[in-house]
Amino acid sequence: MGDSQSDIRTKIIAAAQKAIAELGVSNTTLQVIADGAGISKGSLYYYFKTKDSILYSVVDEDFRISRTIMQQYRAGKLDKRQLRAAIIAGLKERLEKKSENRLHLYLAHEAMLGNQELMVSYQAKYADWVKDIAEGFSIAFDVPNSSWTRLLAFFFICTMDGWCMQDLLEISTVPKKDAVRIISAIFSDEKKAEIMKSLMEDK
Amino acid sequence: MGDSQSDIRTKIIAAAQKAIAELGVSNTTLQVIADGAGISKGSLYYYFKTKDSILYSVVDEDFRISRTIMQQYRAGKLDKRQLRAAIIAGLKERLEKKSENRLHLYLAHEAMLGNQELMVSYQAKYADWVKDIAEGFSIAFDVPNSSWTRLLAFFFICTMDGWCMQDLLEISTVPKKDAVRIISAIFSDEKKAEIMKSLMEDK
DNA sequence: GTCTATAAAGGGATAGAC
DNA sequence: GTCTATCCCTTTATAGAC
Repeated sequence: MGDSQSDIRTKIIAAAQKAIAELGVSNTTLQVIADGAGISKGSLYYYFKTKDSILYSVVDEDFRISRTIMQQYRAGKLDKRQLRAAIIAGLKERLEKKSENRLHLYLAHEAMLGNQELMVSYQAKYADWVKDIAEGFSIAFDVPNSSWTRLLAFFFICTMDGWCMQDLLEISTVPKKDAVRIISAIFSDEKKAEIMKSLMEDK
Repeated sequence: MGDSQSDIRTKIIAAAQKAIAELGVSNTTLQVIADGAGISKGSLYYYFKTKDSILYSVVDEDFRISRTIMQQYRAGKLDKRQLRAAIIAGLKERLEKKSENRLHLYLAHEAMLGNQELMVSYQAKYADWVKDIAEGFSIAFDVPNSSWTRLLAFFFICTMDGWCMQDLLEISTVPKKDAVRIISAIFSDEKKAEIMKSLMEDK
């Protein structure tokens, strides 16, 4: 395993990630991070120049880890039918990862507050997502990958982000199971898939 | 007009609202609020006991003001056709009100961070929204108001929240106009409305 | 009622001993 | 490399003059 140098860096980033997911960016102090990493506040400055540089490392790590379903598909690990199932499974999985959703929203919040560097990172990330998901829809619904699949992908992402938000606010106006079932149906039920197809093909 | 007592209270709340929409909750200091209201920091404490009590007043005011389209419909000010048009117009309008969307997201963020009182407010607010929008869909698409219209309303709200988020992050992976056009089509185009209807009616 | 002055606490960042 | 001590700044909140 790597030298202890980068080992501690990793610990710091992990501690920061955990703290941000729990407390938000602005409530995550250097003291909290240091405690979480098991070192002193002063030692943090041996590994990172500023608090912001820790934040950026957390974002980089967060983006690096996320492996998309489409990457698996392109790697030939999934056929078309498995892809459709994987989309639904991926959706369910994401809703369950509360801590990751928190982190995502809190970092996005920080970007919205005027952090240009973060904002640019997110713009690139969302562009990737739309591209990937549009490709997935094109295959799953057997329609050409056009501006329509991109639009559907955009709405899909919006829905997921808003859903996560309500989930974190512990809003349960509708049963989560029912909502998942609808999405499931659209992707796995042939009849509903046909309807979606007609919505997309129809000018 | 009311006495100057509540007049200044109103000024403080307005200043706080503006500051929060621009800077977020945690960057909105008492100094910023006092400056915005044209009084001194010390005077704030004559009107509000704590910083949090100002925050709660901002939320109350924010929720009090929002008039829904359905309230107009119920008051007999809109017929069914106007309602459908009003839904689209309302959607466009909301996307344009960046400052209000900021405020909404920033306050929601504050609630997520563990502010129970705020969270309960939001839960009630979202429950109202789902109820209203489901009723609107039931009328607009001419289907019974059931758990399906509630689910559609839920997804609609999720989409709008996620859309607003991307808007504030200045993410433009798809042209905003195209996205609005799709929603428009679903509500105003008879053929697409039929498709939506079949999606909802079909078990 | 409104202000200024100030207390009390906590944040990021640095210096320097070890 | 890691720590403690400390600096400097900002924040909320209070005290007390006017």
